[in-house]
Order: sequence, then structure tokens, then C-alpha cells
Amino acid sequence: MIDPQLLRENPDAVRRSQELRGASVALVDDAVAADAERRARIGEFESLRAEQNAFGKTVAAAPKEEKAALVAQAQELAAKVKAAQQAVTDAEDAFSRIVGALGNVPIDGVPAGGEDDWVLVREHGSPASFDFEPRDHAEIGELLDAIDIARGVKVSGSRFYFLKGLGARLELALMNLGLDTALQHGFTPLITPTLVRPEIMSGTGFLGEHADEVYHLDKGDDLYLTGTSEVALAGYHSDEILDLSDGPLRYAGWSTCYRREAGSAGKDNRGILRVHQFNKLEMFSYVGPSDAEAEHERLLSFQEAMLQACGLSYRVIDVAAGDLGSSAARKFDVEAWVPTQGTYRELTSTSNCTTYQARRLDIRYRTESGKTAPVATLNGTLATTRWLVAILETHQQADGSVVVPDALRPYLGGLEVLAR
RNA sequence: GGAGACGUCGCAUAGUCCGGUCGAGUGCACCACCCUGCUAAGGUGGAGACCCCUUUAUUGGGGUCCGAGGGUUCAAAUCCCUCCGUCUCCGCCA
Repeated sequence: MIDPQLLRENPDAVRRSQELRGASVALVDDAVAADAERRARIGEFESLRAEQNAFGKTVAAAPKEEKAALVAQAQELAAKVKAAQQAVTDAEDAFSRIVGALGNVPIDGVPAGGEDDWVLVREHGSPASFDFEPRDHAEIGELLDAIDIARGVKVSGSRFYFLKGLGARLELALMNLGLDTALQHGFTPLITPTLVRPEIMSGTGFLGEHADEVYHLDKGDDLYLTGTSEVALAGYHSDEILDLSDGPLRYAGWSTCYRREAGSAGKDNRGILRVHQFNKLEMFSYVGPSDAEAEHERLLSFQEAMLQACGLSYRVIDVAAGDLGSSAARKFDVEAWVPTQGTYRELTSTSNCTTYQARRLDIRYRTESGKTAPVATLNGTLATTRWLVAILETHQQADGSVVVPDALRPYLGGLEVLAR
């Protein structure tokens, strides 16, 4: 949730934010009103409560012949207190519902608009060219006996697959390259739970507009399957006051990810570009708010280093405000060239959530003056199963074999070419 | 899955049976000062989180927090209910 103080002191900034996102500006007025209402009700309750507390003491201290009369008086007061308390509860519920619906305020420079209004930050490398007709990754995967889609569908349904032999090894190699990269930069590896409680799921913002994307267990276990380890990584320090005096806390979380892909029927049906289950290595940083933008650049640079190590050409885009998740204040996607699609496809994404997510999960740190303040949280992908698509297609040869990028060879026992 | 015990402001505990004197005591750790002077001890004082008003200076006042949420009551850490979690024993299964 956004900083209520910003809402109070500079509602215009929030209005601009909503406008940039293409979201409701009127909601800001509702939020301001809800805030005022909430504070008024709190004031009423507290003064009544103070009166009751004081009165309770005289009742307790009174001699027993006077007690009956005093208690009768107190009853009246108690009824008022109870009503006032209910009014506070209602006002606070309304406030958090309305304010919670406001997205994070984009950082200056984030382009306005929606999905297609991203701004190119930079390009690296040039799209691969071939002197033969390139095969798509599904075909290569079949030729190499590396990706078995037919049996994935047989066992689990559409959008499922088996990674087999070289495919399985390639994914593990990629993950290990990512893990080593993370370790070099001081990230602590974490293998995270993929089933989480409702409060963690909603605290991280995944039960909002994208609730349909999430698998939920309904056999008496009120748990959600996470679509990214970001959920567990953010929940990890929820309700805590962190010690950031030695610098940011950085984690590299590895987990399987589950997505329902509701609403994308017919989209990317072929291969493993869009699947219900995949693996991902995710970076997650808890930093002081003033360090957030620098940290964002760092995460992006690690991602680019990974893409480069895998020999992929890519572009970095600054995602437009309307296409940010509600938690993000800025998001960079790194998209790799996928030869058979003749276009760039998202391989990684890194979001600076500033203090938005932390405020909802109640994650704070101690400032120099000893006070507590919400931390900033950032996340970014370091490797996912989807990378296999770009790697296989980019480095394929006419005979269907695939050249292994140098950086991955040590993780494949020195293998230089994937061939059957 | 069955039976039992438990969840107190950093950690450890007192208090809960007999509701008001506990808006919470004590020990350790922590911070400041004093004493002393040496790889320590002693003394004094302080100290949490959140919210509202005020001030805008880390000011002053008020409210909330005894796992979470409800209930009973003039009044609940203390009684009742639900949920979450921990521990012990048994069963079952890896």
C-alpha cells in the first residue's frame, strides 16, 4: 500500500500516479475521504475510551455501597464506547480497502500508458541469423530428446512437459550458473516453500487483479501455489524489523513456479514458452528506500550479465506505468530475441517495489535515528525454464545440434555441443 | 490421526485457578551516567511496537498491543468460543 502520509500531504502526486497508470483518479478522492473519516472515528473512540478508563478506576476504588450506582452509570458509557469502536473498525476496513486499491506511485521517468507504451533502454547484440531454416525450440527439443511435450500432456494436460536428458541437464546448468552469479554478488541462496498461506499471498499483492492466475488448494487446505518464489521471499521477513546496518539483505530463491495461465488460451501454445509449471531462480533485495534505485540497476546488470553469458541478444525495456503490477514503482524487462518468432520475448523482469510491498507485509528497518521505517523491496529474475527457448533456438546448427555457450559448459561436464 | 501441555512488551520467566491493586513484576541482554581502574564487578536511571491529536524539535497528551479474531462484563493477560502455532507421548507413514 502507498504511504498514507503522501496521500494526506500530496494527493495530487497520487492523482498523477493513477493517471499515469490509466487507473481511476476519482479513487484518490475516495481514499482521502476515507482517511479523514478513519481519523475522525479514531478520535471519537479514544476520548470515550479515556473517559471509560478513568471511570473504571473510580468504580474499582469505590466502597461497595456506592458501587451499584456507579456501575449503572458505567453501563451507559460502555455502550457508547462499543459503538465508537465498531465505527473505528468499519472506517479502518473501508480505508484499507480503498487505499489498498491504489497502485504504487511510479518513479519519475517511468513512461505513461499501457502494455505497448514501453520505452527502449538499450539493445545488446544483433538477432541471430542462419543460413538454413531455423527450427523452433519445440522441434529442437524433440530432435535432441530434450523436451517431451506429448508425454507432459498425457500425464498432466496441456502446457505441461518433461525436460529429459540434455534438456534436464541444460536447465540445471542454467540454474547453477545463475546461482553462482548470485553467490558472487553476496546473495544468500534460499529454496522456498511453494505453498503459502492466504495472508502471504495477498500481502505480496498476488490476489489482486491477477487472482485468476493463481492455483489454490481447496481440499480443506487454504493454501496457494506460488507463481514465483518472490512470494515466499517477500513473506520471509514479514512482520519483522530488519537490521540493515551491514547493508541490504539479498536472497536468491529457487523454486518451481505454478501459473494457471487463465485467459491466455491459444496464446503461445507451442513448446514451453508459456507453461503451467517451470523453475526459476529469483533475486530479492531488502534495502533502505534511498538505495532502492541503485539496487534496481544492480539487479538489472546481473540479469544482463546472465543473458550475455548465455550468448543471447536482447533488449531492455522500461515498462509503462499501466503495465506495472500494483506493487511496482518501476519495472525493467529484459527480452531475448527468439529467432523463429522474429521478435523479442521476456526472459527476465525486475521490479522496484519501493516501500509499497513492505508496508503491506509490515517489514521495517531501523533508521539512523533509531526509528522504524518501511524497507524497500526489489526482485528480479536470474534464470527460468523459458531461457531454454532462446538458448536452443539461438545456438542451433543446421543438423539440429546446439552449441553450448561457454559459460554453461562447466555445468554440463564440459559438453560443447548438445547433440543426439 | 488420538491424548495432553503451552503461546506474556529482544531472550527467559512471574501473573491466569479466586476478573479491578498487572496499561504488566523479575532475570539476562541493551543504552546513559556514576564509581572503580584494568581483560571484571558494583551503583543509579532509562529503555518496546503501533495509531490519533499536538508540535514539526527524537515536544507534550491520549489510545491500542499479554499468539490472532470474536464473546461475556461497568471492567479481561486473567472467564468462554474459533483459528494459528509450539512442545510431549501414542498411532500411522516415510
